[in-house]
Amino acid sequence: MIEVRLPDGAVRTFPEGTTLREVAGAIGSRLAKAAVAGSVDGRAVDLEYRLTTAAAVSVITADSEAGLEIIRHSTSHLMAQAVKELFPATQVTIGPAVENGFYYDFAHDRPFTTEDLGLIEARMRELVKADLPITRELLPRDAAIALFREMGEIFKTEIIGDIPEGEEVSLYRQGNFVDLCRGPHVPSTGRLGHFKLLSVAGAYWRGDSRNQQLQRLYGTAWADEKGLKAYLHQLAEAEKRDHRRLGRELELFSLQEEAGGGLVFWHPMGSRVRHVIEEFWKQQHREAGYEFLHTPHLANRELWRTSGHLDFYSESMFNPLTVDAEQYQVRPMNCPFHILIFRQGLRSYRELPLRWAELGTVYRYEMSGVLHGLFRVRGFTQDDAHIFCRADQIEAEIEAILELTLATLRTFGFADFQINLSTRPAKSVGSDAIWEKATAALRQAIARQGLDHVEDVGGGAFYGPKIDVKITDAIGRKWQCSTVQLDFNLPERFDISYIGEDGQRHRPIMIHRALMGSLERFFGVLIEHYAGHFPLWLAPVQAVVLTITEAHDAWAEEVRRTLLAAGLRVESDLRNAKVGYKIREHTLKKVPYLLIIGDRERQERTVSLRGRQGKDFGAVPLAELVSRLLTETRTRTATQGPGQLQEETP
RNA sequence: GCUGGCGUAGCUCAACUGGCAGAGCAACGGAUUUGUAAUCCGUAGGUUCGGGGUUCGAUUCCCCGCGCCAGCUCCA
Repeated sequence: MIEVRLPDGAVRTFPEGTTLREVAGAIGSRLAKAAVAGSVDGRAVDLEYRLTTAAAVSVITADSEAGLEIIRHSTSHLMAQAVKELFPATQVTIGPAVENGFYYDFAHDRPFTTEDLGLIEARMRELVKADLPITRELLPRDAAIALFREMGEIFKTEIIGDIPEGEEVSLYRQGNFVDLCRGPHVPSTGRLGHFKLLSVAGAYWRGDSRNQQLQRLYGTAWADEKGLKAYLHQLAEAEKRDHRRLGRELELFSLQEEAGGGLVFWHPMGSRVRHVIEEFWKQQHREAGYEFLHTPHLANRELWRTSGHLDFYSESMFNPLTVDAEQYQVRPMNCPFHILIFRQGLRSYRELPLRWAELGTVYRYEMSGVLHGLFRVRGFTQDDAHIFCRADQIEAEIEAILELTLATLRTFGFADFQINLSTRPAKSVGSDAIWEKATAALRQAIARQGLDHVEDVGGGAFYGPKIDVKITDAIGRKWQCSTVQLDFNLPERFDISYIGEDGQRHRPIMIHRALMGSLERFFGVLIEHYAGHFPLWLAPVQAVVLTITEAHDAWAEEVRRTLLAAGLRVESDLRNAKVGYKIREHTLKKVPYLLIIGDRERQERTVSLRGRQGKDFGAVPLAELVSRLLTETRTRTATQGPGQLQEETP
């Protein structure tokens, strides 16, 4: 008999050779039914795994993260089986689980079509119905190589070739399909079924563009129909929120073929939003003790040699221009310019910290294939700042930056934060002492803000540790916008210094930081986060006054002028059209408030207030309306979210 | 940059295997003076992404280029 320790601490004894399936069954029949795999001493294994020694055992169920991953992995194998049955000449390569689903890379003589996807999916469903057992077997490495070579699977043969000689490899069989795999897998194909194939894409063997291009099939898989439905719904929701679509519909911005890829045109409505964002940003930075800079978009290329960008960043830089006899460079970053300003004159320790901010537009060469709406562009504006400080000021500065960052992000409606701290990589500049001190300061600052963080050990840049903040949007997607980065390198390269208390020259520490990152990208995130329903303080048009007939024009004009004078972004719609028509039009433009004026309102000097979700706030006197809209604007509260997007197209 | 898909009116999309390039919405003109998500009638709108080729004839087939989309790659 062997002792088995369960997750709740209980210890039970079973005969040697008991399978995990039997353990699960002994605990409860419900658990046995939900089980997809198990874990023995922390290692994921199949349900058929036989216990030979005492161990800590837990059962992995379909509804857990680990269980889902196994289901996705097994579904990927199911897809490979279907593909092999339909297209026997296809060779299999690898097929892992990924976030929300799985993929499998095939070597196929032609690209798969959407029709193929349908066929494959149908075959997969047949295989699920057949409920084929999925069995594991061990084979010596060389025997496995021989087996796959005989099957003509050269990619698999190559993979096994990388496994050290003399080791055993595991194979999984389901029906006639056999695949090299570490596992674990669900016990039979009948355990799968809540999946959908999504797309075909090219991918390179081993991710190397010099290698053969493979056909990658993507799919999603879930523990139950509810999970699948919810995910497909989220995909549809994301499409409805697509900032490229909303950007055109709401006349916010455009990208133009004539001008070139990745270059953003902010239209009047988008520019209004940007203006509000920038004003907010400036106010916050003024209050936080920042000064503002404006620096050129172009400079002598030598500067970029000094900064080191030419050595390690030139692939992302546009080609230089020749100006007179000199080479000039469009800037991909703002930092060298801020350093040049720092270097003007002698700096005293009394001046530090210096906090210098700039909404600096930079240009980076991105490969044409990666450009994507506002999310990936070639010209964008960073809400950049550089802080020059003494080593003993690092912690306080980082803490202040984090506080400012979180306050900013919260104002834009983001509540979930994931903080990553990246520490010293193998190759780096700067002394051990400064790295240790700086990293400890970053950790401390995060803790002081009452935040948890994840450490990416060795993930920092060579010039200093960094903190990244990821936000979660309204439909659960994560975005990294904010970054705080210590730099021990640039001050060195530009040889900047300040005079310390001791009268000696000292090297300042430089902190790079951006809260929104790129204004363009952040705007894109905001559009999708709010699904175009900007809160009142951001909305390009905050209210539209609309009349029933032209008899109401005079009062409508007075209302409009009053709101305009109060600083609100208001427009009027005096067109000779039915109210229903006007309401529909402005609702589709997602205007937060509609102010409807007819005989009654004119008589009583009120407006009938309607929210963009269709909510009727009744008649509101003009003075009350002004204070109400101003309060909502000033407090930057977000009322009237997107709600059910379907309602917009009744 | 690479692979694949796509490119028709401002937008969404039609046009059987090559045979007169169309609809709805939007725009514009007129009528309608209207109470909480679409009033009616009319007008105009096109180098079918660009260039070349095959053909009696190309939106359709072929080649080259550009752009977009998905993915890969890249990401200080």
